[in-house]
Amino acid sequence: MAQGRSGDLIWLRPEHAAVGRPAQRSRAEVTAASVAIADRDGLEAVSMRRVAAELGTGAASLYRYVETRDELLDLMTDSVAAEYSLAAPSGDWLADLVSVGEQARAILRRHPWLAPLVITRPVLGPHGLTVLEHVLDVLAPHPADIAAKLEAFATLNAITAVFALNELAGGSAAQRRNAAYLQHAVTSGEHPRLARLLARAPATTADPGDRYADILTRVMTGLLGPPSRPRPAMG
Amino acid sequence: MAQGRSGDLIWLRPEHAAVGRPAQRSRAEVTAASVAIADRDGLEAVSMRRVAAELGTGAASLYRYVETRDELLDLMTDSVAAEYSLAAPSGDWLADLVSVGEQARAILRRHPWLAPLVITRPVLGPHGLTVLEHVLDVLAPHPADIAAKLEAFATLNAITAVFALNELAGGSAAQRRNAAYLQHAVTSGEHPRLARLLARAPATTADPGDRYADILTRVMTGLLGPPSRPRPAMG
DNA sequence: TCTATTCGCAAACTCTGTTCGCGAACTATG
DNA sequence: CATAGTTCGCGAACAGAGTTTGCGAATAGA
Repeated sequence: MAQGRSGDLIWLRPEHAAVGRPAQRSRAEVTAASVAIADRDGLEAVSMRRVAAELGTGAASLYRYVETRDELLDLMTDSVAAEYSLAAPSGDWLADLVSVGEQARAILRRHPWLAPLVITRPVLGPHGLTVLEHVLDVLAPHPADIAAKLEAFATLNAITAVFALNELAGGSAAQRRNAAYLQHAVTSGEHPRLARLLARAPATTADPGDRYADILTRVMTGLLGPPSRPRPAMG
Repeated sequence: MAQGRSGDLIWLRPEHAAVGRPAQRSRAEVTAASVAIADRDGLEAVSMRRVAAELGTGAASLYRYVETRDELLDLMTDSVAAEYSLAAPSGDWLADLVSVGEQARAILRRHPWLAPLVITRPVLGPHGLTVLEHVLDVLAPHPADIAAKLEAFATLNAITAVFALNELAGGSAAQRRNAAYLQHAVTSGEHPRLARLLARAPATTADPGDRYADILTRVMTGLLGPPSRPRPAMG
């Protein structure tokens, strides 16, 4: 009963006991196997039995490394946050923030299961902490108070995740259903106003890659003010 | 086998067959029961058996009204979109957009299960279509092209949902864990830089209610330009 | 009344996360 | 080297999930 937990935080909990039979696998190994399965077959394929099979063990064995499946998902989320490559602040905080955003977008594209996870269950692990530290470092010279900076970071993450979600859902069954219903509404003649509002459909859709940086730049500027002439926090 | 589907869209699929034994319940009734359960006990409590029990029927009966559980979730999502009260555009599109956002936030607070749903599986049903039409109506005088307006609407929804998610998760176990880990990182002395960046913690945290309108206003302004002097879509 | 069709739903199937219990394996001690 | 103490691996089992099947019951139209 006296399992070695430190306040129920897996990040502080010792991986293996110092005595007794040593474990055959590491927490990182279990995490990597889970990420591999999720990358290949999606998040719902990450079942305890499947992860165990990937490792060549029994399902119940995983509970020696993790208290619950949700905890395993937390490990997965934080592990891919190690894929950031964070350079020293350049002095242009807006450009540095956009760089963070674009790296986040790249990671989210690399791991299609990530976006729903980071939105619905935000996790702060060791690697996530490194990113947070970097962002605060980048914003250090900015006069806004800490709360505003944290809000800006949260907004950056939210916009990026939703943007990636829409990109990844491109052509999915759900998205095609929505488009089909919109098409029906416009075509059927029951929504003449909507049809008029959507009349001049753009012939050329802009490249999503460029749209993202533009949107993020505008939003961050709106939140923190133009980079050259920062505004005070209170009006 | 010849079930009356119209392109797999539940919004166009006839609720009941014209012949044969009539159904005892309506699709709206099933949806309302599901929403009631979710409001009371959360989304994971919305199981087919539980919804059936709430209606006093058997679990398998629900499949006469819905093809799958996900479809039931779509019905739930669209049904609460009926709670908007959309007035005619006032002429101030920014104010009208903020009004839509605050109503969305109110709905999200009223139904704590909604936020994860609308983010991870965006659904366009009849009521959602009404909201979309309203937003396009509000933005009709704005010179931006349609794609930019749709992006602005998507961003509005994303920010609002994430904001509501954070509000609703206030004091949750997961959030307390994150705070505890951050506390540990700052206290333990292993992250002196992070500790310094977080040094001057604000003594007074602003009211989230006011923060939301402020953030949304800034973001929408950043995306669509200041309301009095709109900017062209391309630079 | 008879036929065609749909509805309601108990039962079963597969899959899920999780717990229990015990033999096996290892460390530390005497 | 033996023995005690502890942990690990994991087969088996449990509760609950979504969904399918099959059939008796109910209704509309002829």
